[in-house]
Amino acid sequence: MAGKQGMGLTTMTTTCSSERRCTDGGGFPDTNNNNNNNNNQGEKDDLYTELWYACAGPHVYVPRPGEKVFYFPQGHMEQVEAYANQDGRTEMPIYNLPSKILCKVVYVQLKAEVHSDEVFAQITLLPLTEQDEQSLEDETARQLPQRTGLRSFSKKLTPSDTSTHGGFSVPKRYADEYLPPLDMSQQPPLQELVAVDLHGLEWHFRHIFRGQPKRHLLTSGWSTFVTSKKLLAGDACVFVRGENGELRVGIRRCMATQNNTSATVISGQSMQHGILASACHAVTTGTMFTVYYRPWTSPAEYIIPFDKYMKSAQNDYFVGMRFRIRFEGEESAEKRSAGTIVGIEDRDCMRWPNSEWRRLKVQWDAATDAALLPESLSPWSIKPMESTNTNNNFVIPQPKRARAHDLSSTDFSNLAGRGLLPNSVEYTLQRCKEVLQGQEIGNVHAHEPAGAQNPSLLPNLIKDWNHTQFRMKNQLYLPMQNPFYQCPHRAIAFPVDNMVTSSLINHCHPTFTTYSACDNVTNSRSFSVSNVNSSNSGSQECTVFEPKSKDETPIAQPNGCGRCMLFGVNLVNSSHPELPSPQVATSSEHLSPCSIPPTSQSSVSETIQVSETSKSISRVLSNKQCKKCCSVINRSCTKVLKYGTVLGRSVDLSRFDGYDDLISELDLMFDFNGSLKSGSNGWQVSYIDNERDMMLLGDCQWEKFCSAVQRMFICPKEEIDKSKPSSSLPPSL
Amino acid sequence: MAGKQGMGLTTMTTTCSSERRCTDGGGFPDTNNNNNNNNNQGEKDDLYTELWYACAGPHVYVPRPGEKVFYFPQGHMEQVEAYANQDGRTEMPIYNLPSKILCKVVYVQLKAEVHSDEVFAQITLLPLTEQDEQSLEDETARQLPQRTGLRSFSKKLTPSDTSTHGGFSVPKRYADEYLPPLDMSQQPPLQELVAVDLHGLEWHFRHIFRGQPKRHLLTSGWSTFVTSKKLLAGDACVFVRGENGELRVGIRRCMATQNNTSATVISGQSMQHGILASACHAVTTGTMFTVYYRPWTSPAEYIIPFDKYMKSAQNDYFVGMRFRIRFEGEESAEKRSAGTIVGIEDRDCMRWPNSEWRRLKVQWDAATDAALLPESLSPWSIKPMESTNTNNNFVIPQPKRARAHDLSSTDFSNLAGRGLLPNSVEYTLQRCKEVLQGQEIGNVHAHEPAGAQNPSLLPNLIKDWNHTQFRMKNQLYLPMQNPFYQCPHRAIAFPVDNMVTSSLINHCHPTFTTYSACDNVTNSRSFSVSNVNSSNSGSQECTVFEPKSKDETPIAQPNGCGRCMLFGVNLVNSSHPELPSPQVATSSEHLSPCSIPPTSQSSVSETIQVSETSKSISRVLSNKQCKKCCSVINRSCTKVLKYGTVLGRSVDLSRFDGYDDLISELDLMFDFNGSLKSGSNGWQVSYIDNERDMMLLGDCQWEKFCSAVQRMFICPKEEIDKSKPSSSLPPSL
DNA sequence: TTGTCTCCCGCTGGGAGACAA
DNA sequence: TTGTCTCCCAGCGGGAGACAA
Repeated sequence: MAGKQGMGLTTMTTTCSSERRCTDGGGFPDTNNNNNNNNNQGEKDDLYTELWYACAGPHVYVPRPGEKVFYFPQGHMEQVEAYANQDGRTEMPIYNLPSKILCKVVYVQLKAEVHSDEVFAQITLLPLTEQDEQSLEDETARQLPQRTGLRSFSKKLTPSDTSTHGGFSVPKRYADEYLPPLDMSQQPPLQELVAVDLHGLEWHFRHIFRGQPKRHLLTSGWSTFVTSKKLLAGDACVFVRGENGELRVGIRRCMATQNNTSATVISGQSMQHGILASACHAVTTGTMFTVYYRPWTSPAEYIIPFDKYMKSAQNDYFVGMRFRIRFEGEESAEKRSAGTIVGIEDRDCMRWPNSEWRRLKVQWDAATDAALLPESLSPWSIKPMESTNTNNNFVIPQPKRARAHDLSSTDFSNLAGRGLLPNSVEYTLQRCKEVLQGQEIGNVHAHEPAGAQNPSLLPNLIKDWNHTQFRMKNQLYLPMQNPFYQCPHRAIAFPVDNMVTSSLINHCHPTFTTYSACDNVTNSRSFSVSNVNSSNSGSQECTVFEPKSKDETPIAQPNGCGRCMLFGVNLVNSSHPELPSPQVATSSEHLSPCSIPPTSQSSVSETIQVSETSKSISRVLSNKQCKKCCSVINRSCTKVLKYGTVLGRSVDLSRFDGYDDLISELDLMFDFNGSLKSGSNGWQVSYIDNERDMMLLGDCQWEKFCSAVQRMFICPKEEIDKSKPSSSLPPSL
Repeated sequence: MAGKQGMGLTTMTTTCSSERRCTDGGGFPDTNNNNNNNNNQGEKDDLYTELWYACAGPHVYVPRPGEKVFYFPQGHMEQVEAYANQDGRTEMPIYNLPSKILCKVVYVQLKAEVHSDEVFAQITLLPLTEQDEQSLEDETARQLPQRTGLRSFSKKLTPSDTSTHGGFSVPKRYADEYLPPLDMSQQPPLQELVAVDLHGLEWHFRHIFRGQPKRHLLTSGWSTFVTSKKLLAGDACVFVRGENGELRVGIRRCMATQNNTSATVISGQSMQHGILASACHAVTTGTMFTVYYRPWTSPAEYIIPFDKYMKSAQNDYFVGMRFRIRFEGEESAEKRSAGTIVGIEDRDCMRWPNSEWRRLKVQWDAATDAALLPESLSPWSIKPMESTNTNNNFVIPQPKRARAHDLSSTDFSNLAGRGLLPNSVEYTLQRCKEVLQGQEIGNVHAHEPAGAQNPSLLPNLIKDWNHTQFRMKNQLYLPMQNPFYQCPHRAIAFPVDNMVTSSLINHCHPTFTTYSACDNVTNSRSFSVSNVNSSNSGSQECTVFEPKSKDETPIAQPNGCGRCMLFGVNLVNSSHPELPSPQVATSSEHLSPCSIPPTSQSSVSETIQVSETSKSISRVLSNKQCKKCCSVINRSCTKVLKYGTVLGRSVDLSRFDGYDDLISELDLMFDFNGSLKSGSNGWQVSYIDNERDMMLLGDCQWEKFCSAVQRMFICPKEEIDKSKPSSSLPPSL
């Protein structure tokens, strides 16, 4: 039943797929198929998964547990809107949630609606924190289980199949191949088939081979099935057969079931609140949240694999660009529709500034049935046409860049289909490594990235962001940012709490080092945040926001639409958004655990300057965010609590020069008479940082501490040791 | 339809109700009954409303637009839980939402589920601000429209009625009275009936009078109806006939439809988030929010008319108290179940401290089917039994108090049924006035309220709140607060934002003037908060919380479960919770638009002063509330409690220039004679901030302090040090 | 090979009065 | 007065081969 399928265009035909994508159904044990009707509890085995995907339709991708994905709350909202009660629309608050949230997929359950059989996936996501990063890489890169021996066929039901007179005509080749063989000695040959659906319900069919000429028919039991499932001509029936002959049956509807099937429980507005608040809560507390995912519901693929996103981000998307899109129903036929990008703009610049979600306005070719197709698409849901792909960089083609880009982008875009099949993941991984090698040669040895080699390409509008904004809107070619920039810039731009910011940023840093080393001063500003971690100077405490020098101009970033952002790229900070090599490095890095060593000494100082910029931005932001919702913390006034004392104090960290200064003051404040300062009394100062970890004061750099500290505690050493470790991940509030 | 009905016990019988409660269906125009199937759009006329209520069942009360109600988010959550997807339960955040929110009903739409016909009400609520107060009173008190000529009957379907053989047997008296008359000249007499359901669908029935002996039957069309509505024996069918002969048909199910009918759209946790965030958003921004209300769903009457709540609050609820409850299905039979209160405790002391929602643990009498009855109830959903009602005051019966209490409480409790029928409202109004008169005589002339006459009754445990807490938990008689106290006291106890607080408070003060003028000093201690307006001293900064005497014992109030609260009464602050006269005054004031003239000259000025004060409060609030979204709003009226003094004060921080200014004022307020200002006496001012931490005053910036402070304490340094440290680790963010 | 049609006929269930509670 | 039962029989629809695309 696959709600609205694909992009609205449904051309389901009789199909057969012996090989299917492999996705963990959520870790349910392989239980017996008892005839229970308990809404998807239990019995989720391989066959179940097979059937689920068969019902979901081709090209449906559901992320696997352990996978790293981007969650787009905006898309989630759009999907839910279709189901939500259209009660009086009121203004939604702005939740200060980023338009995309990097998450780890914790749990996936493939389910089906009890009353409509519509399949959906219950996905539990955990917003990513830095700690999870490493382990996550492993999980993502793990080999996918191979699945063999599963067979399925689906047939689009004819009017005769669904009429009250007679049964279901089984195409001969499917009967021969996928149904248990009949005893042909019988006259006529017949048998009873028992097939189990997604709810575990058993359906009995009489399978008979009769008529003149002979044909395979399902007779008794079939009409019951049709009636119960409310099947109409045009719907598809799916049979899956396991190794042991076990049979499963499912359906896939031609038309979406009317969605107002759902009981009216909470208002549409409350649903929207619920989605945003859930995500917000999860992000700020580092806890999991659950979504119900129907990726085939028109343009609602709001959970995008990290890799797929990154690959899509390697392409430039510009007005006038030609693209193709694959539709539901294409299997071998490979039907495609093509169109042109006619605009690039925020769908909701108030709530989701710079969101890439359906940012591309498109015009479909005359041949396509434009009425059924969405008018706007997300970058990752289209495939740039080959013809434009080699030429999609900037106005002036640059041979060297073009070459590099071909390596990094073109090849990958071919892989970035809707279904991220295991094979393609493997292939991608391999390709990434290859390309990475090439890049290292091409760039590291040149000691200069592409942007630096072509200073003329740097948009001179960088200096005035207001101006930039205006100019960019009128430009013909709007380059898509590459992942190298996009992630950190976006992170900075988010007026969200620090945890999110840092976690988002952290995903990008490991490999930036290599390339930032080549940046000159002009570039160092552009790459401000991305280059954060290129401070490889040996000071290892350095983290995302760590500043080291103070001579860089801080950039105040206005909030909302006024920001000079494009595709998540801060146009102010980023000079030249296309830089071929780091793109590859970035995505490959996330697929492979190997890290790239820094190459040049000179780059260090530049990087540091940039870090300072980003730090100041983040500080400004954190000041602002405390006035807003959901995670209010005021940084300039930091609380200090003393063990055994109910009364807390507050300090303004900006007034202190460093740790010593602070501790002296605390000593005074809490009447330690110098014993805290000297450490003679066994008391120590610890603090909770923005990731909820309790840390000992004094380890990392002062500035970093200032930006991360949430509150401080003065406590005897032994008391701290006694207490339970401050919950690793996730600290459930 | 009518999900779980009543308290789970369903004894629907053949009933007839010619007079029905009158409720505005939401202002829909009376349109024609075109046969449209558009989910409750249009055609909501009187007949529709009539039918809706008939389907909802007896005793279902849905508030009217303009009405003042308390919304209990906790109850809303419980109701939704029944519908929510039971996906992985995770910790819900604490939203800092009060357990009850005073709202104005803006809009009511009576609807029915498309697929199940379950009726529900879509109610749009507007959290109340002070400005709305006055106009609201008028709306509430407006006369309800009389409705005549509407007729309905319902019949519980027999197995024969729902069997495939034969039709529906119409009881003779109903056929004679409610169906169009048959032409008896025909052989047999028959006609076609057309009845429209809540969705606007037409149902055709052949009405025939035949058989031996003759009877009225619905034949053709009936089985279609039964099949379509999935009716079972035991369900009820409802027919409503309008003046013009127009016929409506509806159903009311015996058993609740399985609730998992609803499509899986968002997770249960997101729903909970949605509810809380919606309410929170509405409260903080002063905007409306919408709920779907099913008051018959077991104990989910989470929208309680203000008057009903207030009446219920007039009763004392104590362990051991006997009560009755009315059930769904009782009409003339007046079946009741009785039980005993066996405990009084918070259902969720973390999230909803001091919430009255289902606070009463009950034990049902042996005769009742306890398995179907809830184990805990809200105070307003029970009726104290008469026998205990006259004796429900305190441990030691006091003749005079008892008499007064009978006047104020007993009579009203009789009126506080589940359905707040117009008639009873009128009656209540009248009674209020009568009682009020009596009270004025009884108290004003005595110049001493009951409490003053029995100083021994003042709990001596006031002095130590820790001790108090312990004592109260073990007390047999736990008096329920009366509305006179309840409102402001509750407000004090809530760690909620001020808007709610002030709106709650404001309901109480207008008439207090009259009586507070008569209080002597002893009483002013007991009535500290209630007596706000009796501050005749002339110092006009006084607000709602203005104290009068300063010789009282202190109270430090810890937050959360540890607070010394009972039924929303701060047991520390309120000494003696029963005071007959003001109760009456309070509720009567809210029922009648006429105000009670002040009895003394001094009270007039007091009243004026107060309203000015409250005006300024609300103005400040509306300015500030936009700064935050989810929770805490700056306090413009911040409480100050002094150790050793039961009587709190309040200050408007916006009037002060800074810490010095504030401390000077506090010094004055609490008669420190400069010693607080100078710090010479070892007392210091601390405060609870919006993170529930107790902090020393003066550390952080004044503005920051103003925006974070929840309440202040003046306390000797050593006392503070003695107390338990506040939040340990991990800190709740 | 398979979609549709028509024919056959069993059984469901609508509709009637009988009968009894 | 009305709930249940049984009887009657119309017609729905399951199941078959015929026929044609």
